[in-house]
Amino acid sequence: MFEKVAEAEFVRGEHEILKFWNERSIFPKLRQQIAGKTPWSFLDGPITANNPMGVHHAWGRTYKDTFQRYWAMNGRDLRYQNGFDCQGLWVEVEVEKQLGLGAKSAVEAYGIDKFVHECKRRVLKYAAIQTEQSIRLGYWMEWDDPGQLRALSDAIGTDQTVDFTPPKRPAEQVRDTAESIVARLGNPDWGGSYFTFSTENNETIWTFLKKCFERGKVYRGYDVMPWSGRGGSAYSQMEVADGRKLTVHRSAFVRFPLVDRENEFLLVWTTTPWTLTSNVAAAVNPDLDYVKLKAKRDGAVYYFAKDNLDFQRLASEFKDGFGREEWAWPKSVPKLKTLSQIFKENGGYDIEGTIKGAEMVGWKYSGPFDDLPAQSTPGGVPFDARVADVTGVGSHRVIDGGRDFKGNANVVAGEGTGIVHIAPGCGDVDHQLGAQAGIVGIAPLGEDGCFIDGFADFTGRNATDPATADHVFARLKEKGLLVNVEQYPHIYPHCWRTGDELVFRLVDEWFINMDWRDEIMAVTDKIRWLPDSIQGGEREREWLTNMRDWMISKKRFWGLALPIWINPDEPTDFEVIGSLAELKERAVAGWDEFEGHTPHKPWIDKVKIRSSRTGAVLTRIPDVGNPWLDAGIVSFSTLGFNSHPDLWKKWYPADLVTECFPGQFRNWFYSLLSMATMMNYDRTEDPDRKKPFKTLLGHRLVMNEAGKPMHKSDGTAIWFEEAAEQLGVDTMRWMYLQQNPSNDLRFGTRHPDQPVTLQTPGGPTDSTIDGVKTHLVTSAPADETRRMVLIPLWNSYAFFVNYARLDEFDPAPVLQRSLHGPNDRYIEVADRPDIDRWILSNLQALTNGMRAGLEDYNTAEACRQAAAFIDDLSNWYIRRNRRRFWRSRQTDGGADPSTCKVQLPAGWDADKLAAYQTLYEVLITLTRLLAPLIPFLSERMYQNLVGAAGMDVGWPESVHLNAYPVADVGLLDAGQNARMATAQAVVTLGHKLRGEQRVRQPLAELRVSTSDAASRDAITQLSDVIREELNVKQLTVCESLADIVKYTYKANIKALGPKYGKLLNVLREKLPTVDSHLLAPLRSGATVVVTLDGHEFTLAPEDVQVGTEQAPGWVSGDDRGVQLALSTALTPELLREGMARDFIRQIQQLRKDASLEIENRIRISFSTDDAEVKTMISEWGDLIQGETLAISLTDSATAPVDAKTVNVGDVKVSVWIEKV
RNA sequence: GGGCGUAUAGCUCAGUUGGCUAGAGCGCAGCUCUGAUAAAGCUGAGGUCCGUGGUUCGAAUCCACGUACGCCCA
Repeated sequence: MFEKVAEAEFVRGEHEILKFWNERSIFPKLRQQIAGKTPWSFLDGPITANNPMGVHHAWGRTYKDTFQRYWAMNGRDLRYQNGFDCQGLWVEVEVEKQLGLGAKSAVEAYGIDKFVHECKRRVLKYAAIQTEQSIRLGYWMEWDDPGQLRALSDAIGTDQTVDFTPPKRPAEQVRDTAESIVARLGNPDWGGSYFTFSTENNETIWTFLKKCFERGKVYRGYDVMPWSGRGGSAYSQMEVADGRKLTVHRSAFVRFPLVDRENEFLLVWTTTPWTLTSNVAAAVNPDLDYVKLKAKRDGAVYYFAKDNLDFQRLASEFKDGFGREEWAWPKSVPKLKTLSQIFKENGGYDIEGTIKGAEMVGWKYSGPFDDLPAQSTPGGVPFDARVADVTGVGSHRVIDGGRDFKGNANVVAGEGTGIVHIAPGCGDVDHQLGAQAGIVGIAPLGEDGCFIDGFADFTGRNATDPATADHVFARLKEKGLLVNVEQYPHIYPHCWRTGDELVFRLVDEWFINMDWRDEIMAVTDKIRWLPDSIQGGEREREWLTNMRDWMISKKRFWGLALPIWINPDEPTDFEVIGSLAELKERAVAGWDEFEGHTPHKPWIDKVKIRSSRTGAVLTRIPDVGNPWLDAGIVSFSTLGFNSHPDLWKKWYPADLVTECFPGQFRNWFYSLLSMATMMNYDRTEDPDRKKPFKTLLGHRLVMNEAGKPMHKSDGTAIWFEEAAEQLGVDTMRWMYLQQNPSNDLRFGTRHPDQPVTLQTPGGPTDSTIDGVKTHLVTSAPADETRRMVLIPLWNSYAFFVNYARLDEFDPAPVLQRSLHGPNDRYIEVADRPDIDRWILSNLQALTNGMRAGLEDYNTAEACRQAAAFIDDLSNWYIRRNRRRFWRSRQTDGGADPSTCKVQLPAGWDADKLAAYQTLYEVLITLTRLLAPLIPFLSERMYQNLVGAAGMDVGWPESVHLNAYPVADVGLLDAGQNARMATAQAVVTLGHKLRGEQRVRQPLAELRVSTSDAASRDAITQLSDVIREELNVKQLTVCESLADIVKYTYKANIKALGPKYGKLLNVLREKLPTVDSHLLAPLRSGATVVVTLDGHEFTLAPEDVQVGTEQAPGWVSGDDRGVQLALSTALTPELLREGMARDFIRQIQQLRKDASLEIENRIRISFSTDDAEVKTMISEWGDLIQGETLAISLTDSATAPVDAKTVNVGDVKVSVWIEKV
């Protein structure tokens, strides 16, 4: 017996289902069911275990869960391994905050070992939180027990032992120190989520780096990088982008005296005065015109780009700001002057001529700070052996600025002077130019961002301190080199952690030479990138084309220990170690101190090896690795490339990777592709065999309802549990799945001023799992999803269950039929009415559509089809067939039981049974079709619909243990679907005609005409449906409506265009004016020849569109080749029938007002003087009583006071009812 | 500065190889139904398809230029 179904209460239902899955171990049972089957390999991109999940994480995780559930239902084996990203600066930053450590030196003082332990602790803590949140999402993975992760987190850094149960071996316990267990988390024997800090992951990166080293790709280089003095670290481009601010600096025009040209100067400009100390050269564009300007005041001659003389500097920024609302031009800063203006204000000038930049190349000049010792140091600062004899002073000359890799000139006119001051120790482009030009570099800053020794009175000064700029200006003024200083606003990078201005500093870093990019591109081409519209393959190729060598080092503490051991006295003497075993073998010192620890700082740094080339003792470089190495190796490390090669072969490559794509083409996707290419280089030449995954599905970002980014800082970011417990997880999942992945998802709105208490599975709470107060979340898209999809589905289910209970419908014959074939209580589909076969045919089409959509990773299409089906089910099938379910057992309205092949339950007729069996079959199939998408709701429906009765005959105990439905092609009837679509179109058109007439009462006749034979058949076959829907007595299919409507004919341009080309315009204008009798044969399928403007046209029926115009007594219309005419004449009989319908409706309203149950019986009384009403009652009394379950219908002279006065037709009648 | 993409109803978005009067959902207005009932259905109003030019019998669609916005790279 089914449980009675009441209101949906989606969220409460989800909690119940979570409990059910847990108590009944449904997921372990699924694992058992698919173990050893053909694999479907999914590779999870590691989520940063540094914060709780927000709703933006749930999008990708919904995809991941949905596809895994789908493939599991198709009997494929899965690994179900989630991943956590654990190492890198993001974690360090949060731990620094937590410990109140401001600078790099503070971490060293605190103790690197303790700091690293804290980082591990934090990762484990958030891994536990994210695990719990993911479980709430319904995300089925081989999760570690969050309680055990917390226990490990607590015990990290202590000697105490911890008991740990590996997820794959629930019967076993591992007892060890936390550090030792944590190092092995996620290994193939234990199962559970992978953690990128695991020893296996780090060691597999060593394997990768070793291969790079073997191919000669690892090198130490110098590069000028954005640097944070307080952070003590270089920043990547990504990090810099996060910290850009509008800043006002003092910029300076400075003159460099030319050697051998008396009183002549190069005019240069800079926004970073401190870099002038390290000036080495000046760059021009050889193709540009330079002006020779003579200042009247002192006769000095200046060279600079001609176009710059009158260039309106930052003119558009002065007006419109710098591209963001908060980046308006600062009010305190005056508009910038042109160079012309500056010279005019200083006594005026004359132009003495123009020369090409090319002529200037090679000119020598005196630098502005040639008195600094660093400027006279041979080989530059730091010393560069390639230019051992050169000094800064000796390098000062004009050089060609050159072009970038795209061929654009580095030096252009515009801002500045067209002569660029080059300080190869202080700027990125400068550094590259310097290397090409063979000049020295002078790098003035130490790790703390202050001038180092060798810079005289600058030494010790901080580069970004305004006093340093003052000092530069004062010194330049003394020397007579300062032309002008101004306030200059620009967008300048800042440290996103401390807010300090960044400087550009020469750093030594480790790189992978990426000159094998072609190999990676070949692999990229073998991958399917989805969705098509974002052209992922193209984006990846573009990145691979433009990227520079991969900087893999970072001067920090928490991360991969780069396995590079170097001779401190001879930097070219270094080696890369490929595994811990190799390290142990090579170790000459420190192994004992390291053993028992993970390969992290500070422990790994103790180990020394001996150079195989020189025999010198090598020390590990102090740097940690780029975190994209950690994430990029997972297609090897997590599949056991080193430890379980057989496993790796089984699961590599992944069938699918799916991730939020902005940024990842140069991050995770890039590292996956390049690492896979390198790892496989000695295995195969075939790029197809190297690829780490077959298909990539990317999706965009989650935004707020207004389409703007949500921020943690202003309280608009929605935490996962806030959305889950207020909107419902199935609702969220549907929102994600139906979204076009190439567009941002406008999710909802968090109201930071409205706190709420959430009802969670663990009880009520007013803060998130991370202690943030919970707030109201609203979402119009979520409301719409519920209203459009989930509620109609629930209502359809509730309708079925609640009537099936009353009728004691037995589901067993249907449940048995699907498992064991025909039985004598099951009506075969072929024996059911058209409309049943129609919905079942649609169901097969849906099954095919859902399969196609999910297999093509197009969930939006699957959702679209499912929603359309639910609409058809609810608003057509059930609405049309309600009466078949209500029909009382005694009333025989359907098939004759005596001719029925099946054994009917007592009091049932075959038609009613067919309806029940049809709707039941649709619903149980739908739960399985939707199970991967909305796992909670589908399980809840399945448990009630299939329930014990189903399990008794062999149905699985969970919807998720079922096979995904396969369409029964025998039930697929495209003709039936098309016929019903035609009938639906006729009904829609008829409704429109009725609506225009404002008639809500039975009408005498509907006439239909169409030249299309299939449509005619459809309308004939489904005439009952159409008549009922349109409330007409008679439906006539006619050859022609010529006697009641006037036809109009228009050219069908699509058909005629190709035939007649330019003559089409003649047809278009003249055809409607042709005598309609001449064209009439077209409507019966004949061809007609007409002559228009002297041209002869042969017209087939498909060349012409037939329309209708109104006639008296009828209303008419047409749509898609079908013409309709609806009689509007009303007879007294029709009017009385209309009155009867009114009467019934009013009684039903009274029943509802009295809160009667569906099965309650009543007595009806009424009072009226109207003769027509009395006649109507005598004609229609039986129907009225039948429809309202009334046992009597009494005309009473006097009405009680509580009688209701209602409109029956135009007449007022008093009515009252009484429950029996 | 360069590359890629987008621009369609008040909002969010479809629109296939060029084809008829350019669609959907939401919102708005009106109506209908009432034994799924705090549901449901129908109808309507609402458009310079970003602009200009071109190709074509015909352009939201193809081409060129421009404008605005987004992303990526400098």
